[in-house]
This record gives sequence, structure tokens and C-alpha cells, in this order.
Amino acid sequence: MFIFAAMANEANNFAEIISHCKEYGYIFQSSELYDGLAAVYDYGQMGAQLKKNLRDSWWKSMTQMHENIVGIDAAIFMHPTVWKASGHVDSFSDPMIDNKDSNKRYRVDHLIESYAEELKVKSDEILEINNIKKSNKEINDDEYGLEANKASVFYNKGAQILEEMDTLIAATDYAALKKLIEENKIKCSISKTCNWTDIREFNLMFNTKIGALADEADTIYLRPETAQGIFVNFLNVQKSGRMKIPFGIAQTGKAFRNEIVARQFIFRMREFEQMEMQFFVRPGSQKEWYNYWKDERKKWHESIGIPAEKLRFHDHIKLAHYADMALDIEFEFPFGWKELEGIHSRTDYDLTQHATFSKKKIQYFDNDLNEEGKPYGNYTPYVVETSVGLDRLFLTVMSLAYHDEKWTREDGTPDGRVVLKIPAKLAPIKLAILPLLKKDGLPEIAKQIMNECKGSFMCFYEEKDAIGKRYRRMDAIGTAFCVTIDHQTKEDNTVTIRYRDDMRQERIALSEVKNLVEKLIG
RNA sequence: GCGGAAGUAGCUCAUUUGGUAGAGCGCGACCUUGCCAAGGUCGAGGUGGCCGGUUCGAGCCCGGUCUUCCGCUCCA
Repeated sequence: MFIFAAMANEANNFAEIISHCKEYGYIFQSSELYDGLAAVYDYGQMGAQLKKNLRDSWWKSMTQMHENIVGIDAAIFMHPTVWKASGHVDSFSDPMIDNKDSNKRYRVDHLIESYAEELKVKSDEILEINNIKKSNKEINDDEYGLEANKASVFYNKGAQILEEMDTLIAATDYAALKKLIEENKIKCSISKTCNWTDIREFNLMFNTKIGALADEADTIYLRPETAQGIFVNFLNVQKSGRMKIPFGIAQTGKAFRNEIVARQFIFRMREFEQMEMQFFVRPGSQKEWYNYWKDERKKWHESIGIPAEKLRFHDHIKLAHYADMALDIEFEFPFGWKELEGIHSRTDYDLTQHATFSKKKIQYFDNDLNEEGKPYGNYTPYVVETSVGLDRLFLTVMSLAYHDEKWTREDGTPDGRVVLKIPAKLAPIKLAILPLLKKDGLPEIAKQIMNECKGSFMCFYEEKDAIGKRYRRMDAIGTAFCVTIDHQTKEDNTVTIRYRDDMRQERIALSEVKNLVEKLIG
């Protein structure tokens, strides 16, 4: 027996988590044999299972648990026009400019917008000062008029610059855009100079060629989001599934974005997996459903063991081109609060765009009766989207699970363990089956338990090394439970079950093992 | 993409100013032990991230390159 004299020092060091993931088969860098490929990662034998458990848990909560949500699996390749319709071809390629002195890079529109904002602030300041002077009778009406004119010059200048910018961006006239920046002497906030590079465009979509001929019509994109696969299948699913609004279509799958800088381990990768659901609603009811899913999704995260105080909502101030409301569910990662899931009210933007570009009617006939007792009739549904990054969710679970525990033994010597306290229902391996000795018939009993259980949940059999060492290894990979078979088992058919999180042990009937574990992971 | 730091065994690191690499842990086999990282014996594993240069000789000096981490930037 031993006691916990101290159970502290649980520093959640991000670097330690990354290295633990590699050491215990959760995540490897892609193509490590060839020095790796930046911002691309592979899931190992443990990671793939955890990721699958997370995906399955989401899938079940969305489809099985909601009668009005169905799941699909759309292809990564889509018709090129899909991305014209969605707006990604235009808005996913941002013009950028670098300041040569500070090496700071700006999105051109952000740079110009902030300059216009400065002009507006300057204008407001002049007005404010002179309003005070006027009310104190320090200046007369004529003098005030002159100052007010000055203010409006600044104000109009700002508005004019923004207008010009919009025209030039729409025309992709980058030479003229640069000229606009230089003529207005827009400076870098770091270097305070106007020494700019040429404007360059960064397209965030990967493209490739389909078919043998390499002309422009054959260029296709790797999808930058999975959502469009749902929108273009809206009518197929609605009609073949006889779905009635409100209803949802769920999907998990890979998406690809050519991020300029991808960092923070698996937080921002060039290839990543989304789990998303598009919920189609009657126009006008989007606010109600947006709020419904906002709460529902946060509850789901809590249901898989994420503490409420580590989650928060963050409303978007600047909305994407398709949204009328948007927020992030953020998690407090080891490197700060970051987006885990996005909830977007996408209006009828996507369906309308696809109707326009495909020249096909995408509408729904609503037979429900309105207040006047008449059917709501034909309309383009509004959409509320919930979209989680599966890799981010994985990182969330790992960063919560990782614990470096240290304590002092009864004899005063230090002891400790690294343990992944992954919720039992998500843990890659549920049960380790460990014969205390690899003789005296104990392995035979253990293998019998193994055969009984492995059809129901993931098990792991191990007879090498001292029992303590095997427990530590199971802790490190996050195995939820261990059962140990000893000599007493042969006498009374009981085994020791050991709980990972608190290392507690209890004696239970051998015949109860499977039922107990199934109950605990349910 | 810019700036900073780093890269030696699976992991953590050592190798005094250049003289062809070691330890601990881990891993494999066997013996012993048996409820929280036990002991013993034997063993596998490194062209020092990669490429090039200087030198009689490079893990060490120089250049390039790749990757990772931190800061900036980016994240419809």
C-alpha cells in the first residue's frame, strides 16, 4: 500500500503534451522520415482511435440522437463552379503587402481601412475640440465653420479612399492599389515608413488538375470547407429523405487550406478535419435556431468532459460575407483562448448562390400553416451552421487529459506518473488485462477475459514486466481501466480492477468485468 | 514570409579549445521477483537533420537547406 502525500504540480506544458503525443503513438509529424512536411501531422495507433471515438461521439449526438438530422459523406473534389458560387475563389485570395523596413505584412484592405479609420478619428477630434471651444465662446461661428470644414475634409478623404479601394480590389488592379497607399502616405505602424513591396496575392485554396488535359477547365480545388458538399446536396437529401424543415445535414471530412503560416501543432494545419452540420430553417426563424444551437453545442462539449469554465462564446464583430450572425465557441488552450467551434447563421446566401450559378431552382415547399391558416409555401431555406475542428477537439481533449503527477511515497522517496485522464468513453483503450504472473495458469484466465471483452470494446493484453510498470504504461496512453488476474482469481473467481484517474483498486467478480466496463464507458 | 532559438540512440542529455561518439531511462531475450516505473546477465539501436565548403582530419568552423518551438504576420 502507498499513500499520496502530495498530488500537485500538474503543469500543462504544451511542449510536454506534444512530445507525449509522439512518444506514445498519438501524433507523428507527417513524413518525418524525410524531415517532415510543415504543418501536416499523422495520427498514430492511439491517436487514430481517439480521433475516431471523438468523431463517432459527435456523429451519434448529431444523427442518432436527432430524428431530423441525417448524415452524408460528400467528395473532396467538387465542380469548380461550386467555389465561384460560394465566394471562395474571390474572397479566399487576399492581396497582401509587406513593409520592407519592419518586414511586417498587412492585408491590403486592413491597412487601408485602418488608415481611413484614423482620418475619421482625426475628424471627430477636431469637431469635438471646437464644439467645446464654441460652447465656451472661445471662437465665433466663422472660425467654427472653418474648423468644421477641416474636419469634413478628413472625413470625406477617408470615405473616398475606401471607395477607391473597393473599386481597385474588385478590379484586382494591384498597381493602382499600391499607388493609392503611396499617394496617401499610409505608413507601417512599426517602422513608420512608406517603403512597401508590391502587392501580392495569396490563394488559400489548393488546386490540382483532373483529367488528362491540362487546360484551365480542368483545374479543380481541394475543398477549403466541407459545407458546400451539403449545400449542393440539399435537394437530393431533402427529396430522397422526405425531410421537413427544420432539418439538418451532418458531415465529417477533410478540408484543405493553404495557410500562410500554420502553427501550434495540430491547431492550425493545412489538411484538417471538420465535423459540421447545416440546419435548414424557415426564413425569419434563424435567430431562434442560432441561439438553440449555440447552447446545444456548448452543452455537447461539456458532455464529453470539457469543463464549462474552459469554454466561452466569442461573438464575431466583423462578419464573413455569408453570415448575419456568427460566434465562436472558444476553449482555453495551453496557448490561450482559441476557436474550437464556429456557429454561423449563413442566411440563404449559399443556396441562393448555387441556384444562381447552376441556374436551377433550389427551394422548399413548406406545407405547414402560417398564422393566416395558409401554407408557408415556396422559399429558400435559411441555414444555421455548426462547425467543429475535429483536430482542435482532439487537442482540447489531450490538453485537458495530460497530467504530470508527483507525490511522495510513505518512505519519503519521490514518485510520480504521467497520466492521460481521457474520459473513459473516449479513451482509445478501455481495458488492459494483466495477469500478475506469466505462469501458474494466470495468462490463460486473462486471455479468456480478453476473448470475452474484445468484441465489445477495445482491450489490451500485457504480461511482460512488473505490474507497477504495466500500470504506468497504461496511464501514459490513457487506458481507462486495468484488471489484474492473480492467484486468488483461481480460488474465488475475482479480479482486481484498477481505476486510472485515482489509482483506486477494488476486487470484483471475474464475471462482472465486462458489464462493469460497459457501464462505465456508456 | 520576417526575426530569435534549437536539431547527437525511441526519450532526456553528455562529448574541455576540430583527432572518425557515451550515459541514464526506454526497447528485445533469458533468469529471479510478484499489486503501482524491482534486481541480474546478454543484446539490438547513431554515415551526429540533410547537402556542400575549409582542413591531413569536422558532431564541433563556414555557407546553404529542411524541420520544430517562440514572437510578428496570417487565420474568408
